[in-house]
Amino acid sequence: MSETPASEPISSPSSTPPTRALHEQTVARLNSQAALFELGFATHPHSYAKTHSAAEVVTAHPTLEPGTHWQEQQYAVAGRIMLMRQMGKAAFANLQDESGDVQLFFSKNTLVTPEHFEAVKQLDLGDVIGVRGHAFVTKTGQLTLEVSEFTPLVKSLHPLPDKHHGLKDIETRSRMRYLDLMVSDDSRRTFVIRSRVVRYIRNFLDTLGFMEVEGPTLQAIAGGTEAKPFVTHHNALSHDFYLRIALELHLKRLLVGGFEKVFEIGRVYRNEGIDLTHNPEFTMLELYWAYVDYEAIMDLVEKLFSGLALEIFGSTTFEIDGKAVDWSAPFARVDYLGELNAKVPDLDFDPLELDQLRAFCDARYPQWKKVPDYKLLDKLFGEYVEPHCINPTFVMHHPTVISPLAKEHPSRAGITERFELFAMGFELCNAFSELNDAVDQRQRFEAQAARRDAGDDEAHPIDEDFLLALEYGMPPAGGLGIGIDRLIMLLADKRSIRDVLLFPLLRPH
RNA sequence: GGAGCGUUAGCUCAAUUGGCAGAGCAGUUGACUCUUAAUCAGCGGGUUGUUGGUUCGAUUCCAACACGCUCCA
Repeated sequence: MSETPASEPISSPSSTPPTRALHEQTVARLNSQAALFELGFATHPHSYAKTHSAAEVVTAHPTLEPGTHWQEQQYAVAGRIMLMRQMGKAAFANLQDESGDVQLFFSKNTLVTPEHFEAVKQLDLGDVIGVRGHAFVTKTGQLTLEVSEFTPLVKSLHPLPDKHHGLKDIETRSRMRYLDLMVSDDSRRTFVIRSRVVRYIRNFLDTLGFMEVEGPTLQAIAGGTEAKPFVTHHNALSHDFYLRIALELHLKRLLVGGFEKVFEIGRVYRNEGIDLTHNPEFTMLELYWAYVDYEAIMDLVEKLFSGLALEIFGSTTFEIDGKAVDWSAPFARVDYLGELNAKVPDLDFDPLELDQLRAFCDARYPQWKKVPDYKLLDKLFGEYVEPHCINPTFVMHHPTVISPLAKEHPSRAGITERFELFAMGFELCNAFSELNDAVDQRQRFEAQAARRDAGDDEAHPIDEDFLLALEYGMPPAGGLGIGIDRLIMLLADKRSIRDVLLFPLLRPH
């Protein structure tokens, strides 16, 4: 079937004079759009019946004997022109679609009409076109689509970033993500990995019988962790609401309700600064599993992460940032205080006394004078242990003082049934046997509320609604939280969270 | 909040002891029927982030501000 250039209903190119000054290169492109219209090509066709992807065309013909033609197999491919090499009566172009690239060959002899050949000269880098033709191998052995006819689908009114250097400025890459995706294979790869990781996790949990749910993002009290929330206002209820900072408290209500395996993958919002590893909105996975403790969660995490490595890298051992990482189970398991005592010079505390710790740190780390007592452990841990966990390592049994929502260890005072997984010096997840003693929970909330009254605006008021649910009895349960963005950073080998978020928060222009 | 670095053409980057602002890509005109970041010849394109100051002269020096990046708190 042959399409004549004018077969689509033709809409005339816009003749409305623009109100703002147009860049020289935009004018040139509007002119070439008008020239295409004069040649009989519609400016914005409604669809294009593509039959194959660029990658399918290339992989369908493994023979690379120069001069080979496959006339019998016709392809219709659509995508964006990324490179173009015109020479008199012939031209080569690289057409890019979601699957990859295919080289196109246009020539005066092989195009169906003289209008088509004239139209080739009006194609610009960045234009989206549909092409029909057959595959052949060039003199230099490259599989190429010989175009017999083509359809301009939409003109790019702006020039593409430099075809060799691409787009380097991280702000522009984030702000104009579509350009970044157009010109950067690496960026496309990152977001494909992101999608595969999330899909893998969903499938994995589905297979284990977990139910995916959705909690509210607008909450009367933002709880579940300590962070400053965003505030918004609901007009009809005439009440301020907070954007959620964690998924936890509503998922636990579902355990009270009788669901036994629930998880949510969703956005949480924290009103805090932006840096290499923080964006005000990011994605968390939280999971709660009734009638098990943290040991079962640890087994689940081990299976999940070694399976993920296999899924993404095809192996449980792979290299990140030049370092070989081994994701085969079982992961190393170390005790929080034991590891701290082993790694921090001169430290030897067990059980832990905050007073002792304060004195220890004041003597050695005067720059931490203003750090609250209960955060000193985290400081030491972040300094001496975390960066050295290259292979995945479970750090277990955190002190109660830094684990307000975890259940205490049955035989070790001041220690909780909790673990974190570290790899590549990164925290990947946090899990524990969940506190389900409503009285204890109330006391911990009251302590937090007291800190809030004392001026700590990361502490939250008592969530009576949640406490009431807990008082009806939440079965013993293990819970898990995973920061999806950081996981993607690790798997895609990206240093900045902005590189794994399609649209990170930016100051409005 | 503090410190350091940065902001030059659509993109990637030069340059100036303070003296006409430069290249490659992209654009445009022309040549070219097997190119690969095509090539060759010609031509356009700049409020050097903003506002002040010093100076005969500022894109360069100074100050403030804006925005960005990095590190620290």
